[in-house]
Amino acid sequence: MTTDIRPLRADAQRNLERILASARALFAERGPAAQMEDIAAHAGVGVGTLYRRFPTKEALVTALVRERFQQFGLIAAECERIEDPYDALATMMRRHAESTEGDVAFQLAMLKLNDFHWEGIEQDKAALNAVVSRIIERAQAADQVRADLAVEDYGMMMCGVTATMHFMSERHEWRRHLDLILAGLKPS
Amino acid sequence: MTTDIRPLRADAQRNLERILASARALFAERGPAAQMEDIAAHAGVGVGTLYRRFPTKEALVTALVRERFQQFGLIAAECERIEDPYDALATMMRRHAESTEGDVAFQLAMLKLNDFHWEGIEQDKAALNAVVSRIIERAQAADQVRADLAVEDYGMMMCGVTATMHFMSERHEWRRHLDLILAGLKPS
DNA sequence: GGTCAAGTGGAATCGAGATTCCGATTCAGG
DNA sequence: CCTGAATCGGAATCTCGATTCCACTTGACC
Repeated sequence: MTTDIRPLRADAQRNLERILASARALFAERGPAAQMEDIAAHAGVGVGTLYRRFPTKEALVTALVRERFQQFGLIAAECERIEDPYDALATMMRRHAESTEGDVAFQLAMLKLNDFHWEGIEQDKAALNAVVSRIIERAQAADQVRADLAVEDYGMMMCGVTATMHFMSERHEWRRHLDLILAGLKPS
Repeated sequence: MTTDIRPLRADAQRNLERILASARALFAERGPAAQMEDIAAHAGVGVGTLYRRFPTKEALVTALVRERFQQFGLIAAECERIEDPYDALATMMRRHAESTEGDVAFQLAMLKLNDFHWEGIEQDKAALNAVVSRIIERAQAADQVRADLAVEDYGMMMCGVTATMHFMSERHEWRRHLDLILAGLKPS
C-alpha cells in the first residue's frame, strides 16, 4: 500500500540522511520556525529534493518528533529497572527532561503534543503511559509518593518543566522546577 | 513630545473603545494569531481605522498585555493584606492564574514575557516583584514555606501553571498543578 | 452653513515562506 | 555503453496576513 518496497537509489539514500541530520540540527536550534530552504541548504541539496522525501514541512517535523518521542519509551523502560521506587520515578522525569533539553522544536512539540498525528501515535502514547503507570504505582505501594498521584499528572508535570525549559531565560532553571515538583510528590 | 494633548474627536474615541473591546475579545479567544482584519470587522470599522490608533499589531497586543499585567500588581497588593502568611502566597498564585485563565493571548504573553517591551515595563515588573518578595518572606518567617524559596521561583512556578492552562486540553487541570506545587513549598 | 484637519474604509501592496514545476542529471540494470 | 526511471536544483508560483495609501466623510469651531 504505502510502501515502495524498492530501496532508495544510493545517492538518494545519502541525501535523505543528510536532510534528516540537517533538519534535526536546525529544528533543534531554531525551533519549528526553521525554514525549509535553510534546511535544504544546510544539507547541500535543493528544496525540491527535500520535498521529494517529505510532502510537507509538517511531515518532516512529525517524523523527527516521533523519532524522539519513541525514545521516551526507551528511557521509561530503562528507568523501570531502577530498584528504588522513588528514584525510578524521579530519574525518569529527569531523564525525559534532559532528552528534551537540547531541542527547541521538540520542547514545543511536547507542549502541543495533541497537535501531532502519526501512524500509531496512540499506541506510542499508550505504551509510554503503561510504563509510567507502573512506575508511579510502585512508588505509591512503597508509600513514597502521594496516593492520589495519577498517570495524567505525569504529562502535566512534564508540561510545566518543559515550559520552564522552553520559555525561561536561565538555562537549567528547569532542574529547580523539577525539584520543587518532586518535593510536592512526597506523601502528605 | 510624544503626546497629542488634544483629545480624540468624539467618533474617534468611540471607535477606539470598540477596537479595544474587540481586540480584547478576539485575542483572548484565538490568541495572538487573531487577525487585524477580523478585529476591525468585529469592531465594525475598517483596518485603516485600526492602524490609525495602533501603528502595528504588536503595539496593539502590547497595549492589552500591559493593561492586564498591571492588574497583576493590584492582585498582589490585595493579597498582601491577607493575614495568614501561607494563604497570602497561595491565594496570590491562584488569583494570578485565574486572571489569566480566560485569555489565550495573555497566557502566551506571560510565558514569553521577555519578548514584551513597553514604556516602564521594568518598573512594572519591579513593583510586582517587590510585593511578591514580601509575601514570600513573610511566609518564610512564619516557617510555612521552605527557606530557600526565592522570588525568581515565582515566575518559574507560574510559568508551569500557565503552560498547563495553555497547552493541556482539560480545562481547570491547572488547579491540580498549582496544588502540587503548593504542596512542594511546605518546609521540608 | 462653511471650512478643514481629523478620521474613515477597504482595495491594493508587500514580504515571508511553503510548495510546485520541469528541464537537466545521475544511478541501476542489461 | 545505453536507456529510462528516479533524482536533482532552484527559479517561479501561491498563499496568507500585515501594512500602506488615498479619495471620501465627518465632527468641531467659527
